[in-house]
Amino acid sequence: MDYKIRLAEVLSEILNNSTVSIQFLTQIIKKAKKNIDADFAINCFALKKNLKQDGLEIAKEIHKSFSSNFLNQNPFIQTVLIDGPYLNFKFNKIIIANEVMVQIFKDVNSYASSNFKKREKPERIVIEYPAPNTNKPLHLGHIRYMLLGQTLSIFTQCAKNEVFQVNLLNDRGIHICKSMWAYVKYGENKTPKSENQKSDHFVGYYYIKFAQEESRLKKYAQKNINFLEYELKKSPEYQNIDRIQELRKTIDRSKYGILQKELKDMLIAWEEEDKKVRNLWRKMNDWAENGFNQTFETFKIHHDKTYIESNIYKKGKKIVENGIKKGIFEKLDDGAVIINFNKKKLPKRKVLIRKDGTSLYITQDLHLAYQKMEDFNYNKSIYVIGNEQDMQLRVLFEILNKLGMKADNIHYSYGMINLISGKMKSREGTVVDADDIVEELKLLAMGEVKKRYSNLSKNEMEKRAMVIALASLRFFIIKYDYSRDFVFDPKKSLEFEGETGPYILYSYARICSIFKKAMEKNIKTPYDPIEDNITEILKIENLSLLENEHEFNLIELLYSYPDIIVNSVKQMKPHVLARYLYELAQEFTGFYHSCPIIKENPKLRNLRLLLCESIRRVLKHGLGLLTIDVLTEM
RNA sequence: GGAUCCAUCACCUAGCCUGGAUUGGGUGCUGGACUUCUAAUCCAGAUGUCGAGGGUUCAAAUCCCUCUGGAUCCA
Repeated sequence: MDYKIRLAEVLSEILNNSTVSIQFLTQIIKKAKKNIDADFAINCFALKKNLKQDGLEIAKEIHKSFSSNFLNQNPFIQTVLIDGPYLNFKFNKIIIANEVMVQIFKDVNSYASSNFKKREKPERIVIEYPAPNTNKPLHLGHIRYMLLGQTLSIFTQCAKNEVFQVNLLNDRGIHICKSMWAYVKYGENKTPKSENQKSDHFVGYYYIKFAQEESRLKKYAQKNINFLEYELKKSPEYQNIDRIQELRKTIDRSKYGILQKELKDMLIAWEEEDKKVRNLWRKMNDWAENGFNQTFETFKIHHDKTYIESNIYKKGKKIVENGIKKGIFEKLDDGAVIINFNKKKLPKRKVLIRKDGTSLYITQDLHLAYQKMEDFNYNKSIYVIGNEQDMQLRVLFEILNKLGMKADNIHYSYGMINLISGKMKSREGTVVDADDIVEELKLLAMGEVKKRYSNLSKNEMEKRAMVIALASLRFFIIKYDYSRDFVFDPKKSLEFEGETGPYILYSYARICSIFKKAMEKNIKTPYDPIEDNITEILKIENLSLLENEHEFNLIELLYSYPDIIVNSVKQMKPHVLARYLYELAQEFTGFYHSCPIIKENPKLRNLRLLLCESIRRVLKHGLGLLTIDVLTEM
């Protein structure tokens, strides 16, 4: 089925040279450029070193070997053309069309994963995402985070590995106290219900409230803060200690200082398990979590397990003690525990336990890694985390490595989403809220649906609008390389035209529409479900009716699907699949415009219907991997 | 002070790992196509010394070095 390999075999036979392996040939056989009328090509200069001959000469010789006799023996090769050092191979689309479509009709699923090499034991892979803080609702950054994590999970399954999706709720710490503080001050016992607000948004409201209050009070203390910073920046011998203390006291006495003190006290009360504080904390965290779960539901995200920071944040100490015993970590005289590195790309040292005995994030992360191991016995762990944390994870992985953990750790380091105004900051209100953007897109989609189908029930309209909105958002996020930062411009990003999810859905709906029209005209849809019909249609003499450029391109695209899947999945690059699906939809639309189907004679009509159905199945399958739903009408 | 990542048409982006033929899409712009399977569409046109300089190579957007500019992290 893999014609590239078969071509490599043929070439190897021709060359009959031990220094040129089939594997090497497969590597240098490249897809021909779009503007060249061929499927695959090799540049014979690539063989120069092995054959110790000029590239142009090699090309001529190989070309000569493709006598008509030889081509007859290998009917899948239609033509071999020479162009300087290039040999351009054109495959017989009819043979390919037959094989490809038969397989797609048999089972798209197994067709899609047909190019994976078989492994004996599936891997066990843990994927962690999106680890939100419980003091504010999810935003666009989390959406990227969620969609990448989710898609990776599906990809993992597609490659026949076992996946375990886990989440981590960051539910403690000073930042969590912020929304609590504001609720105590302004909450007046209001609840999400009483305010008719989504519960995580309700919590987020108080987080912003705090930030506003803080920045307002900070203004009054700013002068003194500036002085203090100036004084601290001086080198030690010039610092005026009395002045520093005086400034600190002044700041502490200001309203800003009092606020900071109250916040700290709250955290201490939390640590000491003060009932009042803990109750409030539990209440607000539940609100946040419930809200998250609703958003997860919208995006169809399910976790196998959710770890809670407040349950584990103290637990890393055992690991640290073990590390000290093994001599991997070092306990300093002041009580702090550190690890020293002497590797490039790593800091010189990292503190694991502060001198006051409190642990840091890294301590907790170490524990979590072992906890996951206990829970899932994984051999690979993927951390879907933004690229701003590259260093932290490098450190974490190095420590795990030194501790002797036998598993692959992968930082799936995705890029940040920024706004035109700069970074998204919840506390300044410059965020694109996850729920809001879905709502906004839905509204836009609703308008479009109404324009076309004004007599639909409201329920149906909303259903369609939601599918379109989510397709648009998902495709928009996934079509970019995950590692790149990008700027989100709401005006430009929320389009349904061009390189978008709705474009693909539209092509899909058009295929469905063709079938619908065919049924209305009592034309039997040939593929359903009698397979005998298919083989009849796919007979060579019928297939030779294919002659349009679009048809050939489509067959080629369908043929390359398993390859795309392997590339996309193995490299963990969902955008490769996303762009392929767009290309397929685009090619289909070109075909749609230039080739009529229903009014064609039955033989060609059936063939084209079959082609359409193949495209439809692949589109649906591919979109499914990206968790994008389809519509039969839009 | 130390480290990592990035730079491609007016704008966004793919290609870079694994070097190969005039870089591929999209938006926007100009013009054209709805009595024919849905115009959320299609067709045509203009726009690129792939940040700058050097090196490796028969061949560099792609690999290496330097510089400039931007993002991030650590101290």
